Amino acid sequence: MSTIGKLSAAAGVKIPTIRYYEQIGLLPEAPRSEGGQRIYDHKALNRLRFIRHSRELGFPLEAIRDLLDLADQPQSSCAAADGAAKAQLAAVKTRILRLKALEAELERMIADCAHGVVADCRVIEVLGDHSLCGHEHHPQTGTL
Amino acid sequence: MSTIGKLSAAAGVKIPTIRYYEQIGLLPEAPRSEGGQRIYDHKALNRLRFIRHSRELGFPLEAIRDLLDLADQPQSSCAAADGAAKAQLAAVKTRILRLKALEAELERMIADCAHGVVADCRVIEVLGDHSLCGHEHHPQTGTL
DNA sequence: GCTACCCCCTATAGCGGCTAGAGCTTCAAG
DNA sequence: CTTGAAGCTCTAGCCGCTATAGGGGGTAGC
Repeated sequence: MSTIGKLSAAAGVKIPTIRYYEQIGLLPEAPRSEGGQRIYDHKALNRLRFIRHSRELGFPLEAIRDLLDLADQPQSSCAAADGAAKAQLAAVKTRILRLKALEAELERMIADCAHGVVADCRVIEVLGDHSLCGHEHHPQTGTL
Repeated sequence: MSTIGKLSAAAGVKIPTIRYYEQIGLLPEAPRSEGGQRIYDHKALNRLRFIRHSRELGFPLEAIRDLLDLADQPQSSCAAADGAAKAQLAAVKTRILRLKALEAELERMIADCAHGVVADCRVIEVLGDHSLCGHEHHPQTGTL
């Protein structure tokens, strides 16, 4: 029984984002008032909160789509939801490890900075020569 | 004295990415052979390696542009490079903290999973109700 | 010389996940 | 009945690439 603005405030999701979710089919098409404005009920709010919380946990929208499908079928096994959560956990752990390596290297670079001119700058030097950094990097892949 | 393919292999950066970097002005326009193919020298390789390493450390392209400008002026102070590295380090630390919170919550969700049907699934339940998760989230902002 | 083949070229469109803006209509309060 | 906030659609843009289509260049063997 509420407009998109109220829904936005209640769920903590911006208005254009809500319309975007509808556009890509993550939210069902909302019923409209006579004048064409979207009308939402409590179910829509729950669904949007589910999406928001999942996004905050780093799930990609496609994974959320699958989770929503699962949630819509309460009789099915929760193994798939469990699996999605485990996959997400593994992804998060990987990103933490990668970021910690970056953190260590950045700290080393900064600690070695002589605070002189660029010609002697350890930061610039290390960035230009991978062999100085002392460990392997892997190409960027993920988000978050 | 090498083609884009060799440069790509030597620097570990894909060919379309190299052309993209040239397009956005991160690499200078490469001289061309008679037939119009790009020709690269050792300086180009160094510059590309610098970019790659910086990207691996999570610097956005705009920050890399600034770092390259600095590296091109070896007489200037390295304070700016130091500052960029510190900003990047702070960003990395923030992301690590956020990801650790996510990790903890995902682990709790998964541990609580009853392995039954979706109707009783803790994973789905927690995703749908933020109040069950026991801490604050913040909206997604960063990459990596 | 000629062919076969791989490499290179440009240009355009698409990815995820939104966000911003223009220019209009609808709704609720006073 | 008027005003102004809040809604609507549509299009384009963000980052950092990646993919595809449809062509031309360069070289090694015959």
